[in-house]
Amino acid sequence: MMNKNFDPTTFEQDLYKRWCEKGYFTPKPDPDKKPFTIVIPPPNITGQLHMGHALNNTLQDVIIRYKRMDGYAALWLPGTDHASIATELKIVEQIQSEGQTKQSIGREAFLKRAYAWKEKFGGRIVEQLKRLGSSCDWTREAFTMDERCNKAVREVFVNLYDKGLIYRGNRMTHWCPSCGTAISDAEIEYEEQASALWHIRYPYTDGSGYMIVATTRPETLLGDTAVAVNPSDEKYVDVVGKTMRLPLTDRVIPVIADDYVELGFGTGAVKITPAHDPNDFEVGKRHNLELITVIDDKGIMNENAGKYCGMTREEARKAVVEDLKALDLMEKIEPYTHNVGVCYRCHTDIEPKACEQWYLKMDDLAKPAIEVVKNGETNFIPKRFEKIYFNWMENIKDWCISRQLWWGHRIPCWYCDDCGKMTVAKVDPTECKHCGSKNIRQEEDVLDTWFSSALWPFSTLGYPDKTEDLAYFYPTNLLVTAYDIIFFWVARMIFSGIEHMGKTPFPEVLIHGIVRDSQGRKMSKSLGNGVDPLLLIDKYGADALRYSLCTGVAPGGDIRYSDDRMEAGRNFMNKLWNASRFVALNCEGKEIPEGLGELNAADKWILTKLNNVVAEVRKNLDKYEIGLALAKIYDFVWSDYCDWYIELTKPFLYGQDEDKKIATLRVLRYVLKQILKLMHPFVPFITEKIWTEFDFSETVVLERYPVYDEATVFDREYEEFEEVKEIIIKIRNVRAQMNVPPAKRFSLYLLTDPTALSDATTYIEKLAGVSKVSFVTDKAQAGDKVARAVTNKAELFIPLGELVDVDKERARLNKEIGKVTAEINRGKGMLNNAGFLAKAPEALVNAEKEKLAKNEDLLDRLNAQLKDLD
RNA sequence: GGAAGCAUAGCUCAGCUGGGAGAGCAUCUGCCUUACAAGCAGAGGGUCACAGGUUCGAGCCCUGUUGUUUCCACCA
Repeated sequence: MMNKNFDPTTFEQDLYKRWCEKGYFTPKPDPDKKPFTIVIPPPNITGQLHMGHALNNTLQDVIIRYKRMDGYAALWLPGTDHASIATELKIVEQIQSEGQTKQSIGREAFLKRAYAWKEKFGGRIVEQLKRLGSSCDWTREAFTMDERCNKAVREVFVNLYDKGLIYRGNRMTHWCPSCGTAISDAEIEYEEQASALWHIRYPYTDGSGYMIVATTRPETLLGDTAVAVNPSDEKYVDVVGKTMRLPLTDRVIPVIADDYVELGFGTGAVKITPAHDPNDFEVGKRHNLELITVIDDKGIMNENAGKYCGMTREEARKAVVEDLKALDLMEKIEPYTHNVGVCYRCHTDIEPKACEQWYLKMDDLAKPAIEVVKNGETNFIPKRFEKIYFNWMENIKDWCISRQLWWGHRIPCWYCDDCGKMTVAKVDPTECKHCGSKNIRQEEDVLDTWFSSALWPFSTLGYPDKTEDLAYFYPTNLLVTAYDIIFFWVARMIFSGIEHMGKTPFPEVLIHGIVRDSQGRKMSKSLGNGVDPLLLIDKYGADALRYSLCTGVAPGGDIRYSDDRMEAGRNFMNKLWNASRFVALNCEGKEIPEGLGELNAADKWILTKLNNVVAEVRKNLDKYEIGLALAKIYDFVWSDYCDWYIELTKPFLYGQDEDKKIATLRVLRYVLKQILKLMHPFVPFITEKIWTEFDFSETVVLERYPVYDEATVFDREYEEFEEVKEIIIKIRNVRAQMNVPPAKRFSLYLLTDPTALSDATTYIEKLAGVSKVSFVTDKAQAGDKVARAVTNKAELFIPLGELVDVDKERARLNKEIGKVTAEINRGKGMLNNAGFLAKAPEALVNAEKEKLAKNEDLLDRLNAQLKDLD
């Protein structure tokens, strides 16, 4: 027997364990079934489940559970990402707390610790995904640095290298002084910072005064090797070619002319620091300027910075400014706000740096990746994200894939100390392939984390081996992700899939938004406004959390967290729990045959409604309109099944007729069963719990998702019953308005055709508190002192004696008359419009005509009743 | 500088291919009715940002305006 109180904490975890033990989530390649595959966006091993994960995984789970129930070999392939930078930082921190450094313990010991860390903490997020109910196939769980993925990375790297798509190059890269590594274009974020524009005087060597140069980075002055002006700038036409003394140093630098300098901005003169600015680097190349590095890899001024050596960038800036002021070389300081590039991991200011890095050539990879989206082989949902994708792909630059870190895939390249050439190989070489020397050493750098994630849709399925899984499950069917990693991940998976598998990795990409706090702000650690989904699961249950994340969510849209949503979810679960308990209590001790028996009016009504909901929910789910689907289910379960149908069954359940009782229970139970199946993808725990309480079958997880069933659609009875509902609502309305005490029962006279309302009297008596329903053929039979109401097919008279308030009656009737009149006017307006009659679809015109006739009839009767009051 | 989204009830948001404005929460009234007070019944509340246009018909399509959020680029 079901517990009286709904308490999700008592059963969720046990159910999940059982699902896994039974292998429900582990599909086999099956030629008789169609595959449906989703690969999880692998969370970082350093990660803890946050609301973003919860949303992302809930959506995936809804879809994969639906597909599984719909007969697909549904595979949701889970795994984790080694998260190169994030993990390395954690390990470094740990080592430092023990008074050691990365270098002091060495690479091997470091990696040992990193693996140990992964073993210890990497499973945390996996356990958290399980708490959420994610129906992943854990037997196939992958890790971006497991044997399979390593092999794939190696294969791909070497293939790309052999094709000439991977190369080593010396150029400007983005350097994060805090992380101590190069990062890619995608890993930079821009932050608006309030700073200043310093106007500095650079004296000419010939003593003819000075030139004013504006900069946002005075500390890089120490690395200046020229000052540039626009060649057509009349202001400076005479000074090009002159030299100047670089302040604070002994160096002499030239004034050069270059188109890069924009006319009219600042002073028209730009200091050129080729070693510390990407644009200056290009200018320097054009003019053969020397590269003078003054800031080292840690962001500290080096020996080239003279007396500033040893200072941080920030300290040097202050000192340089003070010294310039002291020398009277500071013309002015303007407040200036501008965007500064920062590291997306640690938010440290990026230091542009010229150095050797590995790059992936993007031109040839981007083209087909653009093509598959253009021609519809891969579709973004919603479509507008394709524009963002194109914009990025069309302007893409070569991808810097090397990182100066230890935790990651070490680049499979060996340098020969004898001939100086490189050997790149799938199997670790023992000698240089060019000269045969044994004097080789492996590249120190590792690959960008995203290099391995880019291979995720096929590396996890066995690539490069030709496995059964790879043949059956690739390409995958759907990718579900937030819009913030379209560039990092989705784009790179697409070109990788095409390049290495010859096929786009997925035909559909479902993009969702991010979870914001109740005020609409992004949840972040620094704001401290994050909500811990695990605490919510403890408090409200995983199903309530899932409900709150699915409800009202449109593709691509953000959602805002609020406790109200959680409560709404919890309340809905409670409602389902109690409705099920109602059915269970009434079924107790009775033999109830499977399927349906004889059906009465209410039964036919709820079954018809159920079918309509089933059809619509399927339609929505097929389009991944999860929020819409859930809203329809919610409405059906709460309003139709609980508020109406359960109430309608009570007269029979509490009556004396055993046959009717059993027939009713069969419908109650049948519809409940369909509801559990319908809801299961959204709220798997509670539905499975109830399912097994009823012992419907071993599990609801593998049940067939409900289908529209013509045999249980009864359109005529449905319409009839809607009329009965209307009568009941009208009576309740009268009751409330006349302040009739709830316990007070009264008789009702109905002027209508009784044959059109089967079983109506029973329902009306029970649901509207009516003692006796009498059908009359003339309103005079109802007597005086009656409250009255009108429906489409009936007129209602309720003898309430002294309770009848004629003024209120009149007001209510007038209000209805107002509404109906407005409707009539609207209908007439349309039907008197020649354009409408000529151009609107015929069905619509006829429907409007019917409505008008109905409303005019209604109006007549309302007016007649109003007249009776006088 | 370029692009996109959003603007609907007091609040948070739905509204699918144009055809009678919806939900949840909040508010008001009455109810512990033997599944559920995490509930039941009833009620109030909207010029669908503004201005034009297309159409027989616009919350929905087009143009512009305002406000707002986000993405991309980044010139010292």
